[in-house]
Amino acid sequence: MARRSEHSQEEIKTMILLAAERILVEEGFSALTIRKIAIQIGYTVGSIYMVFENRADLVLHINAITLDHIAMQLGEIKRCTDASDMDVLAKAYLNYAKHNLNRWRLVFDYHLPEGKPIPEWYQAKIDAIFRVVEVRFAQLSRNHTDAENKKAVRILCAAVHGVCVLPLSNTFGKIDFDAIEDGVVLLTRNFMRGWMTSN
Amino acid sequence: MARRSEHSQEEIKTMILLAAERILVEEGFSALTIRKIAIQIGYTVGSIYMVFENRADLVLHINAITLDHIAMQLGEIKRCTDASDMDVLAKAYLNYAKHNLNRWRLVFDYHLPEGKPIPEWYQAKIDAIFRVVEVRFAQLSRNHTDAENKKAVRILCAAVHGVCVLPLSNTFGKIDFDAIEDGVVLLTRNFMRGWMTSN
DNA sequence: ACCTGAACACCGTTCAAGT
DNA sequence: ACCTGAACACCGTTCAAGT
Repeated sequence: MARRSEHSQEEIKTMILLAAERILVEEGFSALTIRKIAIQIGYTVGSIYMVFENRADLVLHINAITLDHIAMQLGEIKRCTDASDMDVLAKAYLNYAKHNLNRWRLVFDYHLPEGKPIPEWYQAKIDAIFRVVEVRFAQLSRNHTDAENKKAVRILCAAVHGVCVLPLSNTFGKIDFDAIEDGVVLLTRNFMRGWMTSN
Repeated sequence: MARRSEHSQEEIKTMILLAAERILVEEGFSALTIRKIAIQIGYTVGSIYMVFENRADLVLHINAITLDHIAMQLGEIKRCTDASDMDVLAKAYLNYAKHNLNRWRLVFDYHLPEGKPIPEWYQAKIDAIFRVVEVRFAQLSRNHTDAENKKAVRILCAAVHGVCVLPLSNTFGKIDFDAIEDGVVLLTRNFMRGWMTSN
Protein backbone atom coordinates (compact mmCIF):
# COMPACT_ATOMS: atom_id res chain seq x y z
CA MET A 1 0.00 0.00 0.00
CA ALA A 2 0.87 3.70 -0.16
CA ARG A 3 2.12 5.36 -3.30
CA ARG A 4 -0.50 3.86 -5.56
CA SER A 5 -0.44 6.70 -8.02
CA GLU A 6 -3.44 5.27 -9.83
CA HIS A 7 -5.02 8.70 -10.00
CA SER A 8 -3.66 12.23 -10.09
CA GLN A 9 -4.53 14.62 -7.28
CA GLU A 10 -6.89 16.37 -9.64
CA GLU A 11 -8.64 13.10 -10.49
CA ILE A 12 -9.03 12.26 -6.80
CA LYS A 13 -10.49 15.71 -6.18
CA THR A 14 -13.09 15.12 -8.88
CA MET A 15 -13.87 11.63 -7.58
CA ILE A 16 -14.41 13.02 -4.08
CA LEU A 17 -16.73 15.77 -5.31
CA LEU A 18 -18.76 13.34 -7.42
CA ALA A 19 -19.11 10.87 -4.56
CA ALA A 20 -19.97 13.66 -2.14
CA GLU A 21 -22.67 15.04 -4.41
CA ARG A 22 -24.21 11.59 -4.83
CA ILE A 23 -24.34 11.08 -1.06
CA LEU A 24 -25.70 14.58 -0.46
CA VAL A 25 -28.46 14.21 -3.05
CA GLU A 26 -29.50 10.68 -2.12
CA GLU A 27 -28.95 10.56 1.62
CA GLY A 28 -28.80 14.16 2.81
CA PHE A 29 -26.13 16.27 4.44
CA SER A 30 -26.03 14.35 7.71
CA ALA A 31 -24.90 11.25 5.80
CA LEU A 32 -22.07 13.15 4.13
CA THR A 33 -19.13 11.91 6.19
CA ILE A 34 -15.47 11.84 5.26
CA ARG A 35 -15.34 8.09 5.91
CA LYS A 36 -18.27 7.38 3.62
CA ILE A 37 -16.73 9.38 0.81
CA ALA A 38 -13.41 7.60 1.28
CA ILE A 39 -14.99 4.17 1.06
CA GLN A 40 -16.96 5.19 -2.00
CA ILE A 41 -13.90 6.31 -3.96
CA GLY A 42 -11.79 3.38 -2.78
CA TYR A 43 -9.30 5.41 -0.77
CA THR A 44 -8.83 5.97 2.97
CA VAL A 45 -9.83 8.97 5.05
CA GLY A 46 -6.36 10.49 5.04
CA SER A 47 -6.33 10.84 1.28
CA ILE A 48 -9.23 13.29 1.37
CA TYR A 49 -7.07 15.64 3.41
CA MET A 50 -4.49 15.50 0.63
CA VAL A 51 -6.77 17.50 -1.66
CA PHE A 52 -9.13 19.33 0.69
CA GLU A 53 -8.13 21.32 3.72
CA ASN A 54 -10.97 19.93 5.82
CA ARG A 55 -14.69 19.18 5.68
CA ALA A 56 -15.61 22.86 5.50
CA ASP A 57 -13.37 23.29 2.47
CA LEU A 58 -15.00 20.30 0.78
CA VAL A 59 -18.47 21.70 1.45
CA LEU A 60 -17.37 25.04 0.03
CA HIS A 61 -16.41 23.34 -3.22
CA ILE A 62 -19.68 21.43 -3.39
CA ASN A 63 -21.55 24.70 -2.85
CA ALA A 64 -19.46 26.38 -5.54
CA ILE A 65 -20.76 23.85 -8.07
CA THR A 66 -24.30 24.50 -6.89
CA LEU A 67 -23.87 28.25 -7.34
CA ASP A 68 -22.61 27.67 -10.88
CA HIS A 69 -25.65 25.53 -11.64
CA ILE A 70 -28.02 28.19 -10.34
CA ALA A 71 -26.31 30.91 -12.41
CA MET A 72 -26.54 28.70 -15.50
CA GLN A 73 -30.19 27.84 -15.00
CA LEU A 74 -31.09 31.50 -14.58
CA GLY A 75 -28.95 32.46 -17.56
CA GLU A 76 -30.84 30.08 -19.84
CA ILE A 77 -34.26 31.61 -19.13
CA LYS A 78 -35.46 33.66 -22.07
CA ARG A 79 -36.45 37.22 -21.44
CA CYS A 80 -39.82 38.88 -21.30
CA THR A 81 -40.14 42.58 -21.97
CA ASP A 82 -42.38 43.51 -19.07
CA ALA A 83 -42.18 43.38 -15.28
CA SER A 84 -43.17 39.71 -15.29
CA ASP A 85 -39.58 39.01 -16.30
CA MET A 86 -38.74 38.99 -12.59
CA ASP A 87 -41.44 36.39 -11.90
CA VAL A 88 -39.85 34.10 -14.43
CA LEU A 89 -36.44 34.36 -12.82
CA ALA A 90 -37.89 33.85 -9.35
CA LYS A 91 -39.81 30.80 -10.52
CA ALA A 92 -36.67 29.40 -12.10
CA TYR A 93 -34.84 29.85 -8.81
CA LEU A 94 -37.60 28.03 -6.94
CA ASN A 95 -37.57 25.32 -9.59
CA TYR A 96 -33.88 24.73 -9.02
CA ALA A 97 -34.48 24.49 -5.27
CA LYS A 98 -37.34 22.05 -5.80
CA HIS A 99 -35.31 19.66 -7.95
CA ASN A 100 -32.05 20.00 -6.01
CA LEU A 101 -33.31 20.42 -2.48
CA ASN A 102 -30.38 19.03 -0.49
CA ARG A 103 -27.80 20.75 -2.64
CA TRP A 104 -29.59 24.07 -2.55
CA ARG A 105 -30.11 23.95 1.21
CA LEU A 106 -26.47 23.21 1.91
CA VAL A 107 -25.41 26.50 0.34
CA PHE A 108 -27.28 28.41 3.05
CA ASP A 109 -27.34 25.95 5.93
CA TYR A 110 -23.65 25.38 6.24
CA HIS A 111 -21.78 28.24 7.86
CA LEU A 112 -18.02 28.46 7.59
CA PRO A 113 -16.03 28.19 10.81
CA GLU A 114 -15.96 31.55 12.57
CA GLY A 115 -13.24 33.91 11.43
CA LYS A 116 -12.61 32.28 8.06
CA PRO A 117 -13.52 34.79 5.36
CA ILE A 118 -15.14 33.69 2.11
CA PRO A 119 -12.58 33.13 -0.66
CA GLU A 120 -12.73 35.62 -3.51
CA TRP A 121 -13.38 32.97 -6.16
CA TYR A 122 -16.42 31.86 -4.17
CA GLN A 123 -17.78 35.37 -3.73
CA ALA A 124 -17.41 35.82 -7.49
CA LYS A 125 -19.82 32.93 -8.06
CA ILE A 126 -22.40 34.54 -5.79
CA ASP A 127 -22.00 37.83 -7.61
CA ALA A 128 -22.44 36.10 -10.96
CA ILE A 129 -25.96 35.08 -9.93
CA PHE A 130 -26.89 38.61 -8.94
CA ARG A 131 -25.47 39.92 -12.20
CA VAL A 132 -27.83 37.79 -14.29
CA VAL A 133 -30.72 39.40 -12.49
CA GLU A 134 -29.21 42.89 -12.58
CA VAL A 135 -28.93 42.96 -16.36
CA ARG A 136 -32.58 42.10 -16.80
CA PHE A 137 -33.78 44.31 -13.98
CA ALA A 138 -32.02 47.30 -15.52
CA GLN A 139 -34.05 46.84 -18.71
CA LEU A 140 -37.26 47.29 -16.75
CA SER A 141 -36.16 50.04 -14.38
CA ARG A 142 -34.95 52.95 -16.46
CA ASN A 143 -35.86 55.85 -14.19
CA HIS A 144 -33.45 54.74 -11.49
CA THR A 145 -29.68 54.92 -11.24
CA ASP A 146 -27.48 51.85 -11.67
CA ALA A 147 -26.64 51.91 -7.97
CA GLU A 148 -30.33 52.01 -7.04
CA ASN A 149 -31.11 49.14 -9.37
CA LYS A 150 -28.24 47.08 -8.06
CA LYS A 151 -29.43 47.58 -4.50
CA ALA A 152 -33.01 46.73 -5.44
CA VAL A 153 -31.85 43.50 -7.09
CA ARG A 154 -29.97 42.33 -3.98
CA ILE A 155 -33.05 42.98 -1.88
CA LEU A 156 -35.49 41.39 -4.30
CA CYS A 157 -33.30 38.29 -4.59
CA ALA A 158 -32.98 37.99 -0.83
CA ALA A 159 -36.74 38.44 -0.47
CA VAL A 160 -37.48 35.76 -3.08
CA HIS A 161 -35.03 33.49 -1.33
CA GLY A 162 -36.84 34.08 1.95
CA VAL A 163 -40.19 33.12 0.44
CA CYS A 164 -38.60 29.92 -0.89
CA VAL A 165 -36.73 28.98 2.25
CA LEU A 166 -39.00 29.93 5.15
CA PRO A 167 -41.79 27.45 4.37
CA LEU A 168 -39.14 24.70 4.35
CA SER A 169 -37.42 25.50 7.61
CA ASN A 170 -40.30 24.74 9.90
CA THR A 171 -42.77 22.66 7.95
CA PHE A 172 -42.26 18.95 7.61
CA GLY A 173 -43.97 16.38 5.55
CA LYS A 174 -44.95 17.30 2.02
CA ILE A 175 -43.82 20.70 0.83
CA ASP A 176 -46.39 22.58 -1.23
CA PHE A 177 -44.21 24.00 -3.99
CA ASP A 178 -47.21 25.32 -5.90
CA ALA A 179 -48.12 27.49 -2.92
CA ILE A 180 -44.55 28.73 -2.72
CA GLU A 181 -44.59 29.55 -6.42
CA ASP A 182 -47.74 31.60 -5.93
CA GLY A 183 -45.99 33.39 -3.09
CA VAL A 184 -42.93 34.12 -5.15
CA VAL A 185 -45.02 35.61 -7.94
CA LEU A 186 -47.12 37.64 -5.52
CA LEU A 187 -43.93 39.06 -4.04
CA THR A 188 -42.20 39.97 -7.30
CA ARG A 189 -45.37 41.44 -8.84
CA ASN A 190 -46.07 43.71 -5.89
CA PHE A 191 -42.46 44.69 -5.36
CA MET A 192 -42.05 45.57 -9.04
CA ARG A 193 -45.29 47.54 -9.11
CA GLY A 194 -44.13 49.44 -6.05
CA TRP A 195 -40.68 49.99 -7.50
CA MET A 196 -41.88 51.18 -10.90
CA THR A 197 -44.14 53.81 -9.35
CA SER A 198 -41.41 55.20 -7.06
CA ASN A 199 -39.50 58.43 -7.81
CA MET B 1 -25.07 8.54 44.14
CA ALA B 2 -28.33 8.08 42.23
CA ARG B 3 -31.66 9.15 43.68
CA ARG B 4 -30.48 12.57 44.73
CA SER B 5 -33.89 14.19 44.42
CA GLU B 6 -32.41 17.58 45.04
CA HIS B 7 -34.45 19.01 42.19
CA SER B 8 -37.79 18.11 40.65
CA GLN B 9 -37.92 17.06 36.99
CA GLU B 10 -39.40 20.43 36.20
CA GLU B 11 -36.56 22.23 37.95
CA ILE B 12 -33.98 20.17 36.08
CA LYS B 13 -35.70 20.99 32.80
CA THR B 14 -35.46 24.69 33.58
CA MET B 15 -31.82 24.37 34.65
CA ILE B 16 -30.98 22.61 31.38
CA LEU B 17 -32.70 25.24 29.27
CA LEU B 18 -30.99 28.10 31.12
CA ALA B 19 -27.56 26.49 30.80
CA ALA B 20 -28.20 25.67 27.14
CA GLU B 21 -29.22 29.24 26.35
CA ARG B 22 -26.11 30.59 28.05
CA ILE B 23 -23.84 28.29 26.04
CA LEU B 24 -25.69 29.04 22.80
CA VAL B 25 -25.49 32.80 23.28
CA GLU B 26 -21.88 32.93 24.47
CA GLU B 27 -20.24 30.11 22.54
CA GLY B 28 -22.50 29.34 19.60
CA PHE B 29 -24.47 26.30 18.56
CA SER B 30 -21.47 24.09 17.84
CA ALA B 31 -20.47 24.36 21.51
CA LEU B 32 -23.91 23.30 22.68
CA THR B 33 -23.22 19.68 23.63
CA ILE B 34 -25.14 17.45 26.00
CA ARG B 35 -22.00 16.83 28.03
CA LYS B 36 -21.31 20.53 28.47
CA ILE B 37 -24.85 21.19 29.64
CA ALA B 38 -24.66 18.27 32.06
CA ILE B 39 -21.45 19.55 33.65
CA GLN B 40 -22.89 23.05 33.91
CA ILE B 41 -25.97 21.96 35.83
CA GLY B 42 -24.04 19.50 37.99
CA TYR B 43 -25.69 16.35 36.65
CA THR B 44 -24.52 13.63 34.27
CA VAL B 45 -25.43 13.16 30.62
CA GLY B 46 -28.06 10.53 31.32
CA SER B 47 -30.14 12.92 33.38
CA ILE B 48 -30.77 15.16 30.39
CA TYR B 49 -32.51 12.25 28.69
CA MET B 50 -34.82 12.02 31.68
CA VAL B 51 -36.51 15.28 30.72
CA PHE B 52 -35.79 15.66 27.00
CA GLU B 53 -36.28 13.00 24.36
CA ASN B 54 -33.01 13.83 22.65
CA ARG B 55 -30.93 16.77 21.43
CA ALA B 56 -33.47 17.69 18.75
CA ASP B 57 -36.19 17.89 21.38
CA LEU B 58 -34.01 20.15 23.53
CA VAL B 59 -33.31 22.45 20.57
CA LEU B 60 -37.03 22.57 19.82
CA HIS B 61 -37.69 23.86 23.35
CA ILE B 62 -34.92 26.45 23.10
CA ASN B 63 -36.38 27.62 19.80
CA ALA B 64 -39.84 27.76 21.35
CA ILE B 65 -38.58 30.32 23.86
CA THR B 66 -37.01 32.32 21.04
CA LEU B 67 -40.30 32.36 19.13
CA ASP B 68 -42.08 33.63 22.25
CA HIS B 69 -39.52 36.40 22.60
CA ILE B 70 -39.97 37.46 18.99
CA ALA B 71 -43.75 37.54 19.32
CA MET B 72 -43.45 39.61 22.50
CA GLN B 73 -41.00 42.10 21.00
CA LEU B 74 -43.25 42.62 17.98
CA GLY B 75 -46.31 42.89 20.18
CA GLU B 76 -44.78 45.74 22.17
CA ILE B 77 -44.19 47.97 19.15
CA LYS B 78 -46.67 50.81 19.04
CA ARG B 79 -48.69 51.27 15.90
CA CYS B 80 -48.48 53.79 13.13
CA THR B 81 -51.51 54.57 11.04
CA ASP B 82 -49.91 54.48 7.62
CA ALA B 83 -48.07 51.91 5.52
CA SER B 84 -44.82 52.58 7.38
CA ASP B 85 -46.27 50.44 10.15
CA MET B 86 -44.84 47.43 8.33
CA ASP B 87 -41.35 49.00 8.28
CA VAL B 88 -41.49 49.34 12.03
CA LEU B 89 -42.34 45.69 12.52
CA ALA B 90 -39.67 44.57 10.06
CA LYS B 91 -37.07 46.73 11.79
CA ALA B 92 -38.08 45.28 15.15
CA TYR B 93 -37.62 41.79 13.75
CA LEU B 94 -34.16 42.66 12.46
CA ASN B 95 -33.37 44.27 15.80
CA TYR B 96 -34.19 41.05 17.59
CA ALA B 97 -31.94 39.12 15.20
CA LYS B 98 -29.12 41.60 15.71
CA HIS B 99 -29.17 41.33 19.50
CA ASN B 100 -29.87 37.60 19.68
CA LEU B 101 -27.97 36.34 16.68
CA ASN B 102 -27.17 32.78 17.76
CA ARG B 103 -30.61 32.20 19.19
CA TRP B 104 -32.38 33.60 16.16
CA ARG B 105 -30.27 31.61 13.72
CA LEU B 106 -30.89 28.34 15.50
CA VAL B 107 -34.62 28.61 14.86
CA PHE B 108 -34.01 28.37 11.12
CA ASP B 109 -30.71 26.52 10.91
CA TYR B 110 -31.69 23.47 12.85
CA HIS B 111 -33.90 21.06 10.96
CA LEU B 112 -35.79 18.36 12.77
CA PRO B 113 -34.88 14.76 11.94
CA GLU B 114 -36.68 13.69 8.78
CA GLY B 115 -40.18 12.39 9.25
CA LYS B 116 -40.79 14.01 12.64
CA PRO B 117 -43.65 16.48 12.25
CA ILE B 118 -43.67 19.76 14.14
CA PRO B 119 -45.64 19.54 17.40
CA GLU B 120 -48.86 21.52 17.45
CA TRP B 121 -47.80 23.66 20.43
CA TYR B 122 -44.71 24.72 18.49
CA GLN B 123 -46.63 25.56 15.33
CA ALA B 124 -48.94 27.67 17.49
CA LYS B 125 -45.97 29.81 18.52
CA ILE B 126 -45.04 30.41 14.88
CA ASP B 127 -48.61 31.34 14.07
CA ALA B 128 -48.68 33.77 16.99
CA ILE B 129 -45.92 35.80 15.34
CA PHE B 130 -47.79 35.97 12.05
CA ARG B 131 -50.96 36.98 13.87
CA VAL B 132 -49.33 40.08 15.36
CA VAL B 133 -48.49 41.20 11.84
CA GLU B 134 -51.86 40.18 10.40
CA VAL B 135 -53.84 42.37 12.79
CA ARG B 136 -51.85 45.45 11.85
CA PHE B 137 -51.69 44.64 8.16
CA ALA B 138 -55.48 44.32 8.03
CA GLN B 139 -55.79 47.91 9.27
CA LEU B 140 -53.84 49.14 6.26
CA SER B 141 -55.29 46.86 3.62
CA ARG B 142 -59.03 47.33 3.59
CA ASN B 143 -59.80 46.67 -0.07
CA HIS B 144 -58.66 43.05 0.16
CA THR B 145 -60.30 39.99 1.71
CA ASP B 146 -59.05 38.49 4.98
CA ALA B 147 -57.68 35.50 3.10
CA GLU B 148 -55.76 37.74 0.71
CA ASN B 149 -54.31 39.76 3.58
CA LYS B 150 -53.32 36.65 5.48
CA LYS B 151 -51.50 35.33 2.43
CA ALA B 152 -49.79 38.66 1.83
CA VAL B 153 -48.57 38.74 5.44
CA ARG B 154 -46.99 35.29 5.21
CA ILE B 155 -45.17 36.31 2.06
CA LEU B 156 -44.07 39.71 3.35
CA CYS B 157 -42.76 38.12 6.55
CA ALA B 158 -40.86 35.46 4.61
CA ALA B 159 -39.44 38.14 2.33
CA VAL B 160 -38.31 40.31 5.24
CA HIS B 161 -36.76 37.26 6.82
CA GLY B 162 -34.90 36.58 3.58
CA VAL B 163 -33.45 40.09 3.51
CA CYS B 164 -32.31 39.64 7.12
CA VAL B 165 -30.86 36.17 6.71
CA LEU B 166 -29.23 36.10 3.28
CA PRO B 167 -26.52 38.68 4.01
CA LEU B 168 -25.54 36.59 7.03
CA SER B 169 -25.31 33.21 5.38
CA ASN B 170 -22.41 33.97 3.12
CA THR B 171 -20.70 37.05 4.46
CA PHE B 172 -18.24 36.75 7.27
CA GLY B 173 -16.51 39.32 9.36
CA LYS B 174 -18.52 42.36 10.42
CA ILE B 175 -22.17 42.34 9.49
CA ASP B 176 -23.52 45.68 8.29
CA PHE B 177 -26.85 45.78 10.09
CA ASP B 178 -27.54 49.34 8.96
CA ALA B 179 -27.40 48.21 5.34
CA ILE B 180 -29.75 45.35 6.14
CA GLU B 181 -32.15 47.76 7.83
CA ASP B 182 -32.16 49.93 4.72
CA GLY B 183 -32.91 46.81 2.70
CA VAL B 184 -35.76 45.77 4.94
CA VAL B 185 -37.36 49.20 4.68
CA LEU B 186 -36.88 49.34 0.91
CA LEU B 187 -38.61 45.98 0.65
CA THR B 188 -41.60 46.74 2.87
CA ARG B 189 -42.13 50.20 1.35
CA ASN B 190 -42.16 48.92 -2.22
CA PHE B 191 -44.19 45.82 -1.44
CA MET B 192 -46.80 47.86 0.41
CA ARG B 193 -46.99 50.47 -2.36
CA GLY B 194 -47.49 47.66 -4.86
CA TRP B 195 -50.04 45.93 -2.68
CA MET B 196 -52.10 49.07 -1.96
CA THR B 197 -52.44 49.87 -5.66
CA SER B 198 -53.53 46.33 -6.64
CA ASN B 199 -57.16 45.39 -7.35
C1' DA C 1 5.82 11.66 -2.89
C1' DC C 2 1.76 9.29 -2.12
C1' DC C 3 -1.17 6.88 0.79
C1' DT C 4 -2.34 4.13 4.83
C1' DG C 5 -4.58 3.18 9.09
C1' DA C 6 -4.16 3.54 13.79
C1' DA C 7 -4.73 7.00 17.24
C1' DC C 8 -6.74 11.16 19.34
C1' DA C 9 -10.24 13.85 21.04
C1' DC C 10 -14.41 14.34 20.63
C1' DC C 11 -19.82 13.46 19.72
C1' DG C 12 -25.23 11.68 20.94
C1' DT C 13 -27.49 8.01 23.04
C1' DT C 14 -28.49 3.89 25.90
C1' DC C 15 -29.04 1.12 29.90
C1' DA C 16 -27.50 -2.10 33.58
C1' DA C 17 -26.45 -1.11 38.03
C1' DG C 18 -26.51 1.35 42.29
C1' DT C 19 -29.21 3.85 46.18
C1' DA D 1 -37.89 6.23 41.17
C1' DC D 2 -33.97 8.83 40.31
C1' DC D 3 -29.50 9.15 38.66
C1' DT D 4 -24.95 7.42 37.41
C1' DG D 5 -21.21 6.43 34.37
C1' DA D 6 -19.43 3.11 31.51
C1' DA D 7 -20.21 1.44 26.97
C1' DC D 8 -21.55 1.75 22.09
C1' DA D 9 -21.34 3.42 17.69
C1' DC D 10 -20.13 6.91 15.63
C1' DC D 11 -17.62 11.64 14.15
C1' DG D 12 -13.38 14.97 11.95
C1' DT D 13 -8.60 15.28 11.93
C1' DT D 14 -3.63 14.12 12.36
C1' DC D 15 0.64 11.92 11.44
C1' DA D 16 4.22 8.29 12.00
C1' DA D 17 5.14 4.67 9.17
C1' DG D 18 5.30 2.07 5.01
C1' DT D 19 6.38 1.70 -0.25
